[in-house]
Amino acid sequence: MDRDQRAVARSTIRDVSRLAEVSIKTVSRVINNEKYVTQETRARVEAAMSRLGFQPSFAARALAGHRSHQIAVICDNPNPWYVYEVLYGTRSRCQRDGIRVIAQPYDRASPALLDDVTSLVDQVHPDGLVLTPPGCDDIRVLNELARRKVPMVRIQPGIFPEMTASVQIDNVQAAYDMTRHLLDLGHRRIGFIVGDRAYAVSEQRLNGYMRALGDAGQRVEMELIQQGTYEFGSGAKAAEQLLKSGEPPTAIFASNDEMAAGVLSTAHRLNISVPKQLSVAGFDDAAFAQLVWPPLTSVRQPVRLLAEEAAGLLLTKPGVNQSIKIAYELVTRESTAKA
Amino acid sequence: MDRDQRAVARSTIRDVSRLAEVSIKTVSRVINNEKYVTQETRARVEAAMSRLGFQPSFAARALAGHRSHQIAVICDNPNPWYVYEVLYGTRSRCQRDGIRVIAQPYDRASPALLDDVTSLVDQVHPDGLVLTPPGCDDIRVLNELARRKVPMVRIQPGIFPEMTASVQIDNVQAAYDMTRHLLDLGHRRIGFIVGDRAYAVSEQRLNGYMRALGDAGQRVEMELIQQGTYEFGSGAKAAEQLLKSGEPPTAIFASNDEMAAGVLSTAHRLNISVPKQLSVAGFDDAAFAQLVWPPLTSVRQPVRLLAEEAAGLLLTKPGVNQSIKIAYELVTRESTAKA
DNA sequence: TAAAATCATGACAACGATATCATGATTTGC
DNA sequence: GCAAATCATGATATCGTTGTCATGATTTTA
Repeated sequence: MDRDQRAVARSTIRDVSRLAEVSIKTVSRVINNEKYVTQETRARVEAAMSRLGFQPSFAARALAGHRSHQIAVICDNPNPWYVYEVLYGTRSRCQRDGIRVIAQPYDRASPALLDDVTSLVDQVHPDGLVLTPPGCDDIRVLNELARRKVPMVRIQPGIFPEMTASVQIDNVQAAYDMTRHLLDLGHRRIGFIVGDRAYAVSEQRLNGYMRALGDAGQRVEMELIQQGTYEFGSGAKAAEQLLKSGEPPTAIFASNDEMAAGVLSTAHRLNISVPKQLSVAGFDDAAFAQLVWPPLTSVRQPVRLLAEEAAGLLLTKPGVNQSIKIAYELVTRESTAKA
Repeated sequence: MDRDQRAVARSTIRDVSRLAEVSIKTVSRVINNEKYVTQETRARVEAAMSRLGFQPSFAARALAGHRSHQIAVICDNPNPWYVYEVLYGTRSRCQRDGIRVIAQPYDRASPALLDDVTSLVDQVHPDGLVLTPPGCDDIRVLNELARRKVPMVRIQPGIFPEMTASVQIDNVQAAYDMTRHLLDLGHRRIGFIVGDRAYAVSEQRLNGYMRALGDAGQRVEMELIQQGTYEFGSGAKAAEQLLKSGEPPTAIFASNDEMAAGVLSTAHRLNISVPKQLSVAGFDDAAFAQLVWPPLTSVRQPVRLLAEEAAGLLLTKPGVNQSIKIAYELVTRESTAKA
């Protein structure tokens, strides 16, 4: 409470070294947790640091060393929940190591993406990059970054899986499981709404759906498959197509929760009761999956965990192109029921 | 496209100065758009910069100058949409000026908030800070930041409005208008769900509700006012209290959209038709207000714009404690109708 | 037209850390 | 018991910019 009111000028490593009566290099060793410092010296330096309220300057460390102690998250995803989870996950893992997170939000498919990402890298020299779809599948971006040799981890990459480290869930299997779930409930005509083809996961989820039908000895009927954009409106429209057709499905599986919400709204509008007359399933288990009526059955994609693991790879094994698979979870709620 | 493949080592201001045959100081002048550089010299330097693909190092600029060219957004709000909008708004305004955005996500009410914010400021020395509720009303944080003389702008501050620059909407008037809207539709018993009292806007919205009733010559009945937490579940529970009481309301106004969604779910569960038997209104107009059924009538809080203005203040008038008021908008959708 | 003001540029120190290399003390290996 | 390895520390150069101040050229002012 009675902190020094004049303490506006911050203290530097030199002040610490004077107070602790050691060289600045030794202080630097303590800051960076290097070995070759005796217990006693370390304690003296730490005492001096905390007495002075010393905080090392990121700018100076970045300039002198070869690390910036910052990692950047390139997020061009239109889904607020997704971006939020990626950010919190990354940050939570980085906090332990004293690494800062730079968020670089983009409008998806902005033509400036390439230039922005490269200038970010050239200006800030981040220690690593976390990339999310759809930007993580932009080959020009990947090439430029590879040329600069920045360690990067992609979340749910769609192309060239070996090109970088990555963290992902098995989208094919997840969609397979959800379809299987609907089949087990007795549904035979199951509609499917495909997501935006710019995202690699869209194909994967479609594949899972088709395989599950195949394994169950069912024919894949093309009129049961509608193209969407991952947006609410596209889900509503697709549902209308499906439900107004001659032989409407008794269940609809949308490739994400927003489109599933669209399906729900169409059902309401057409006075079709969910889940009595129609089962609806989504994908992602975004926060709002529980806010709609009825609460959505969905596949929980643990985005925060994916981001934490991505950051972990960046911090512990920079440059190693390892791939981690994370478990998903099928969450059944009230939007699906027996046929 | 035939970029130099060996260009792994980045070029520095010195390389540019050699190529353009000027001093490094002159290059620096061009980078920073200072005057006292002839058109001709400037052109030569710019040509050299682009030929070399030169990007100034943030670390070196921050170390040598008194600006870091970075601003930090302190976001400890639990609402993904809100954080997303703040981030995009801030970034979009900063991009023009070549300023980077550091996102510092926190768990709300984390005890580490104070230490984290101060160490961020001491380590990174951001040119400014954007603060959002509820963190922006933490007096310890405000004091520490003021002591460090960091320019800051608060979005929707609740306490000490004169202490920093700020950007906000008129929450009292907005809630007043929404209540008025419900009154105009013929509703006489209007329930209200208060938000978490840790947020200053909660009181303001309650005030608006009460004033509108008062101005309409109505008594404020305490049993029509329920306490919520801004979370979905609290809205659902509050709605149950209201609807199962002896004399249930014909309309419910929730202090945010999540709680309004909770009201909708309770209505569905109790088989009360919205808006026929019950009108429901929310606040924020978050993205998912349109994803629920029926789509929510709400007050559009232009968060992205608020953030853009906040960043604008930081960049154009750092240190000036100006306060900007932004217009809100009442958005009527299908969740409200005549009594 | 001389003095003052403004313009255009450059030399060099400084910012606050880390990297390299040197040095002497202590421990280890045979 | 002596060379070699390891440990603990420090002196000093360095990272790539901006800030300060100096200098001469050009324009404005009285």
